[in-house]
Amino acid sequence: MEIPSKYNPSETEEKWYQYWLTHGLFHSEPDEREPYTIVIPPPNVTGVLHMGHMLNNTIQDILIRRARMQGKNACWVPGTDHASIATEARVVAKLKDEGVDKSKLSREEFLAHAWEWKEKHGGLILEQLKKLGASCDWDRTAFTMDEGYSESVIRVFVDLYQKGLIYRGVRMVNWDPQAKTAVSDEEVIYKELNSKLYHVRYRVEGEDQWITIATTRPETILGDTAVSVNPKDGRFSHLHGKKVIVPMVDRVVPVITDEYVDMEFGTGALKITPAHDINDYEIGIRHNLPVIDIFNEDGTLSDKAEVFIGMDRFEAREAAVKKLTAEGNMVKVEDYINKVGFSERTDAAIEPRLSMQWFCRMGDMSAPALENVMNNNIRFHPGKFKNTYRHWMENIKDWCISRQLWWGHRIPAWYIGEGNDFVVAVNENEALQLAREKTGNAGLTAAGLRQDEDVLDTWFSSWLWPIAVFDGIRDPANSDYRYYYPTNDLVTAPEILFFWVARMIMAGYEYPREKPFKNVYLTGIVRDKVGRKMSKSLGNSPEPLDLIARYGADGVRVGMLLCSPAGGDLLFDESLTEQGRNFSNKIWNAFRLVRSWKIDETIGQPGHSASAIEWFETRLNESILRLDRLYDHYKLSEALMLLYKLFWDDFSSWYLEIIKPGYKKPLDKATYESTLAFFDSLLRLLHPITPFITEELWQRLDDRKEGESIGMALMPSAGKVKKKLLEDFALVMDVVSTIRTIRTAKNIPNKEPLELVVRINGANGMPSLSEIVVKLANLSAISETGHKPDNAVSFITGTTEFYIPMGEELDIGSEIERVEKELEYARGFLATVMKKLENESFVSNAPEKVIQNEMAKRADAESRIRTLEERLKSLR
RNA sequence: GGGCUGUUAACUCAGUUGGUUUAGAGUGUCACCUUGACAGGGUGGAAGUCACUGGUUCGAGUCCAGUACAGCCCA
Repeated sequence: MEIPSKYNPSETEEKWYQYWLTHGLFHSEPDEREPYTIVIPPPNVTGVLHMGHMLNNTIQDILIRRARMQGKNACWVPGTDHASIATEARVVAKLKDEGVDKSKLSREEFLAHAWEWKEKHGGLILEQLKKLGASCDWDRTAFTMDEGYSESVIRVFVDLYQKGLIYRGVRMVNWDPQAKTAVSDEEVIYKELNSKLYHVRYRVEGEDQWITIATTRPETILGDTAVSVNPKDGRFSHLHGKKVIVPMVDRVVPVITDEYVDMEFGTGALKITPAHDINDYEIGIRHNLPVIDIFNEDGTLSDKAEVFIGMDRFEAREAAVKKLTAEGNMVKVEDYINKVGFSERTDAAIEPRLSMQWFCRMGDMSAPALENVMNNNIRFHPGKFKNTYRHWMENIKDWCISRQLWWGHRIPAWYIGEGNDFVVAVNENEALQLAREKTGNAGLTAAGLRQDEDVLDTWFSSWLWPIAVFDGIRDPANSDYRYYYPTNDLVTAPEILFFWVARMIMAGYEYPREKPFKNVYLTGIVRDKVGRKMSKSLGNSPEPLDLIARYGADGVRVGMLLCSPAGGDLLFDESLTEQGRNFSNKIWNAFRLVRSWKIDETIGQPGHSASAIEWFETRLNESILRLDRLYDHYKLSEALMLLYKLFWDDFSSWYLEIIKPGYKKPLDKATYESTLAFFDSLLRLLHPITPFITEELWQRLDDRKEGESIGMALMPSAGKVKKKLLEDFALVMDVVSTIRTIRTAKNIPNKEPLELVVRINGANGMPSLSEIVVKLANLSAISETGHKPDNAVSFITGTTEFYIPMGEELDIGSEIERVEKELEYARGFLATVMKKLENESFVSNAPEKVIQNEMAKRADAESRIRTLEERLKSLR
């Protein structure tokens, strides 16, 4: 059967993925083998595959496939995250398009819509991962709002509450007025904005003097309850103890003194709005100031503001500026650059807002989580992230875990009657029991309880991911959990080191009292060629599925890996995927070549083939050892490069070229069989990185039984490495390359055979692999001589001198030039060696080994120089 | 403002506890080749003040300090 000269990935990928699924090759059940587990960082149900997922999941798939081929019981658990804010926003928007307002729906009705949306779109991203070749155990697909998972989340909440680690409190939170919910500190993105600094004067009560403050938010003047100055600031000492009148609302507020006030900033006088600024809030507490919250939850002004009621906060700012100006209280407006927080989810400007929220205490939980990372019980790759992690863990603040949303895990707290008294329980029945006990009212019914309206932060469920996917919260004794936990590797982005990784570690030490994973591999951010983060909104990201269609999943996987040092950002360019595709094509064509040979069992094995087999075997062994080390250190792009060169250079350019029979000539059987065995090993080594083409060729390499797969074959293990053989072969490569260079320089076609003369010089002689040189350099003969032949081009490899007789054609002038150039280099090199050896302190201080080495370098260089000098003399 | 990284060829990166040939790879680039696996190919070149300035050392891309620039995290 004719094999096409170009590899067509789309034809094979679909076929093999189906084959793998049909035969259940990715499914894992506990058994006696060593487990190897990865839990996927669950993508949002709202998500579609982007380049970050491609990278992240390629890496996970490489790790899991390799583990499977090492005979481990590999289990990669896939799943998705319910993503409260993002999903709710998506569903609200969809309903709005359909003319339905969320506020007109009951909680139950809204959730029905949300679930419908989730069922329809939520699995999309997992389907896309299959195109990439991801070998997840799909039977174990999890979702953070599955019934059992939800129950785990609720139980953890109740447990932490009972331990006193969850509490309710009024706090200044980051309020997202668009999503109408609090978001955590980590979900706020600070951006630099060109804004204005307004200088506004407040009249001192009962006097004809004024104090001027500076603010970027004049609308918040409506909520002012004091003006503060630094007690050391002499400019204002005459105002201490006086009262001033807040413009626009004519509220009388005190002038207070507080060290917090920066005398250098603005006018040195600070307006205090405890409800709308975290620092003001703290000053307010110190000075017992009233709190006036002038905003509604959607960012419009409330009746507390007295003016501009119902107006949006940004319109109110303009209105305030106008009014202040009209009333003559606007002293000055300057341009000012400040940083403003925006919601990561909705991009709305964050409004600091006081509200009643649920918090999780972090202090005690962070201690073991920090310790076990610092002592490498959990390893970060690359290790530099330990510093960042430590810095965060040492300055950790309590975690605001409530969100004013419906989509998510509803907080299991029930308020009794109309008051603020509450009980926390895993369900309504238990809550009722508790409430009866608490109130002493045995007649209390469920109707007398109201469950908290809010849901939990999404991370409060995903921090349980490695535990809850194995049902380890509800049933810690179950066999899956005991077998698969702790997991081995977590592959994720540094962006969510705190959101997610740190919290999973805390949950691990709080519940099973054991780390959730042994290694954390942090990938870089995928950026475009000019360094911008790739995003759909910027439009600088290629469509992943489109890339797969054009370059093949294997090509894309190679492309991703080529530019991904661990932890470093990667500058992705489509040319890398092209390189990946070319690599697939190279493998494909090497296979075509091997398959094209006719085998003749009657012919013997040529010496050069026998030598090549011996060499490649040892080269393969050496590569396997190096590969293991690279994988152990999570240097995946280097592992790829090693395999790339092993296949392309060593196997294709050297090995296959040596054993290749002449045109239309057959190959001997022994060489053929060794070659097939090498091919098989190479395919297995490559399989974790390029699963599809390796399966395709492995299946073609031999008759395989139905259900057999390269993915279940064992990785080749390293045999003995013959170092001397590798050295000898390196010399052969050098000789062959030099002869090729000479051919190019002298314009001698490859077809024209040359003669090679080796100068016998003591122990030096042609290495044992001369037959290979004859074949690759197309020599008519190799002969040995004790003297220099005439009319010959010469070169030195190692310390051996070689000649190629040129007959009449030798161009003496260019030959002299060439030798002189080499001589110059050799002398320069000798000089650097001598500089060391002539340095007395070097000789007396350096270790013996280093000195020996320098001496050997000197001897080599001197011998080369002598040879070159002689050569030059004979040419002249 | 605080903290953490990084700066090696045109580009993307390696460079193990300081010493293995006056620094390596892949890509790109240049020249030549190419009916015989693969032009998505082959062969061979060129290309670097290891950001800068000092210091430690017999010896520094590697260790230390400072400077510049870039990036990330936190406020």
